[in-house]
Amino acid sequence: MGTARKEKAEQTQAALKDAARRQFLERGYLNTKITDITAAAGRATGVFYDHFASKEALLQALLADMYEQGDAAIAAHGHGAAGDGDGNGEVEVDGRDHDLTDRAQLRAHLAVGWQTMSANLPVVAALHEEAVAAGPSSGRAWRQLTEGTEAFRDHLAALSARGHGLPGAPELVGAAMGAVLSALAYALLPLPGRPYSDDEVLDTLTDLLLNGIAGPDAG
Amino acid sequence: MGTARKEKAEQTQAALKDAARRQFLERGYLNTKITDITAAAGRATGVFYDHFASKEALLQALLADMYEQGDAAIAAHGHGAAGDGDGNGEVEVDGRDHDLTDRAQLRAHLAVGWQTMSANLPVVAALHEEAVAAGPSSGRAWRQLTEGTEAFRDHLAALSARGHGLPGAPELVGAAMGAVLSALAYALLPLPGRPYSDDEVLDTLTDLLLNGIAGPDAG
DNA sequence: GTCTATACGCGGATAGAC
DNA sequence: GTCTATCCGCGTATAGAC
Repeated sequence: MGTARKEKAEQTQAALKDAARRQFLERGYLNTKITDITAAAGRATGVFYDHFASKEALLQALLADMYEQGDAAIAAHGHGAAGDGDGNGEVEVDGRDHDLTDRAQLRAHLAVGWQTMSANLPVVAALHEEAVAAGPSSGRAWRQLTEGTEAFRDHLAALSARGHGLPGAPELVGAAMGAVLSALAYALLPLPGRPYSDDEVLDTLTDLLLNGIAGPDAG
Repeated sequence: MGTARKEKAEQTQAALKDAARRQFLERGYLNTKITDITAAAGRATGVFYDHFASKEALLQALLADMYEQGDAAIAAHGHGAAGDGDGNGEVEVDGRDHDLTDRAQLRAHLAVGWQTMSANLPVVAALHEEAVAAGPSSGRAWRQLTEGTEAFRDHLAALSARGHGLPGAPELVGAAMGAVLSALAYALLPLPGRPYSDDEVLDTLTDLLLNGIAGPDAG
């Protein structure tokens, strides 16, 4: 049991992180001032800098926390990291692993991404705001899209290698899939009275991405 | 011909708007300071306020310009406004108007949206930044998504009314379609060395949204 | 109509007491 | 370790000369 000083410091740091998450969600990351965080944590302004060098550094710390608990949750299971657009838990249904043309597996993949974002909405949303604030020409939007969808891309590439025709380049299709997922998450999850349930969204996305608007009997 | 004073004022205003568009694209809307705009326009700082009340007001003016030239371009043609996610020109191919299950028509709809965004990237991107800066809980992301995809939603609803099965609620599916379109536009269009051509992106999106990753012979 | 000069407020960041 | 008090830089917005 670490005594007094260190313990209290960790307590304060946790309070700051917690307050930050709340503020990021309510006011938005960009609009949140250092003083908003310290005030919400019930501490004085100056304390912030005893724990974090800047608001960006704090966000990185929150991101690290998210990975840590994400990795812990995955641990013994499948592959992949708990990234933005994907990050998978256990997803094996029948013979072929990670076959995205199998409805159950596709849905499972989407669900993991959705749940990750749902559980870490303040951090995910903050990262999104940060990327947008970097401006269009920074290229961060595209980078974020491609980095967050490695799993999709890999599975699609495998599919393609197996001879399955895709709508386009695996990277591009994967980015498109990640884009819908994260755009809808960012738009819907924070809403007060949610118009669509998680299941409804996931079912819709699964069917749309699997068979398109034409539906299963297109050929 | 308006004499001297008025003419010069319009010239200055145009210079400010033009400089703003350039700056918004390069630095991003949020990062652009009033002084960046006036400097890029080769004018003094103070002039800005003789023409616009604020940066937000300027953006609204740019948006109005966009609509104006958009409406002019459409004019005698089809329906719809030149909004974010859609806004259509002429799209009739065979019997059924606006049948999104027809590949050519779907592609045409997507193309109009893509081209609108391409042609007005600084404004569209700025609006996006503004919406994101409003924070997650503002609900602006969802509003923007639904408002920008009225055309999609209506066409999907019509399809549904005709007895065609959809992946989900027309509003939700339409939002998803608009989301991919604008997310990819925002991510790809500003890139210096574009990895994918317009046609490549449009073909991929068309096939993905029409038949999904399973492809046409799914049944 | 446009310029230069300046005042104002806000938020980030630090110093030093407790 | 945490607090109070304060400084400083930046960007907005205005006032008044030209």
